[in-house]
Amino acid sequence: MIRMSKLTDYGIVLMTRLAEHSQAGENCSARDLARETGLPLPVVSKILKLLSKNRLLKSQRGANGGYSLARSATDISVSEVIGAMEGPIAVTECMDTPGDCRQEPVCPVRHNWRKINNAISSVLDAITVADMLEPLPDSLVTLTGLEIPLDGSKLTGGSASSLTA
Amino acid sequence: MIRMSKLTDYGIVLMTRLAEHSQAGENCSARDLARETGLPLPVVSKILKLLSKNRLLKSQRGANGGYSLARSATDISVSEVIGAMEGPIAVTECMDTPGDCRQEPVCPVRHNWRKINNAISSVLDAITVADMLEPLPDSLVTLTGLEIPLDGSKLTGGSASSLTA
DNA sequence: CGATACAGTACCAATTTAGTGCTGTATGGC
DNA sequence: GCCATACAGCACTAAATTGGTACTGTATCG
Repeated sequence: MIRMSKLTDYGIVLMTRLAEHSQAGENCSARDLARETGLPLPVVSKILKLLSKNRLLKSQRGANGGYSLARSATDISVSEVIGAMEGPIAVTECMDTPGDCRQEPVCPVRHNWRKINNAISSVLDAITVADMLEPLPDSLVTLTGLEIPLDGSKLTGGSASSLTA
Repeated sequence: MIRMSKLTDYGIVLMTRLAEHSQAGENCSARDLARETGLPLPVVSKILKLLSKNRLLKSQRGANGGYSLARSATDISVSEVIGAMEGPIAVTECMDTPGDCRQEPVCPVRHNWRKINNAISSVLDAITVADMLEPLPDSLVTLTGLEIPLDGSKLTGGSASSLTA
């Protein structure tokens, strides 16, 4: 399903909450965020520590301590948050662990996966935490250099019937 | 890492191999494909059964039987193959299992994930199995309706520094 | 009628993921 | 100084997923 992990999903949510609070100058504790989101405190804590270690959050210890964004929300991409939570975006295993797949040298599709991977990365790179706070445009991408299929025959699932997202 | 499963990856490879053979009119057995790809036969078998059950492959039993594409390779999208292997593309859990996340009604980012999800789907929808056999264009997508970040500061990982893939 | 090859299902082991617990250390207020 | 607060860093467990196997059944060709 090309899924990100639940924790990463939470991570994005927490980042957006922090973006709201940070612009008011407040820093808020793991406890606050846990209460706000309804997620268990240990989980929130774990995520915030991770984001902090990867320099996306600033942390302040002690009484009245807490977390706040390390940079402006308009300057932190969704891609970075995902990267901090689970490593660089890699749709196939050979993207971030090359050499593991025995047939890599003769694999007919690997180079194309790299391009697809980069296309997805570029979308996630361009969307910032701040963007997530308000509705994104309906149409995020236009395809280039591909023949767009003429008939709708293969558009089975819930996927886009036009190129609008 | 927004990863698809290994089996799905194999599935795409097998589909492209079958595309090559199908255009020559041959149908080939699981054993043949296992030998060609170096993957264990039971694995190849399992994948082909799945793709067959989902009507992407035609199967022929008996001596000289085997598999072939159910449709032209130019008419089967990568998105469909992924869908057959692991269900519809869903970057977050709430995309294909709504109602599971307790805070769905108030989730500030869910609608945006849907748009991102659709953007990714549309890319994978437009790329066919036939496309995977030859190099894709370097630039697969252009972003629309988003402000492209001006500084390269946040482009840390291996991700695209321009919009080319 | 027998060898070939797919269909279906059940199963197992290894990894990954989600979530918890505990110990340590910095900070601020009384 | 002392204590409560709150982050840092591990180590750990349990559940779910994944990758891979085995076995039985059925269709088809020669």
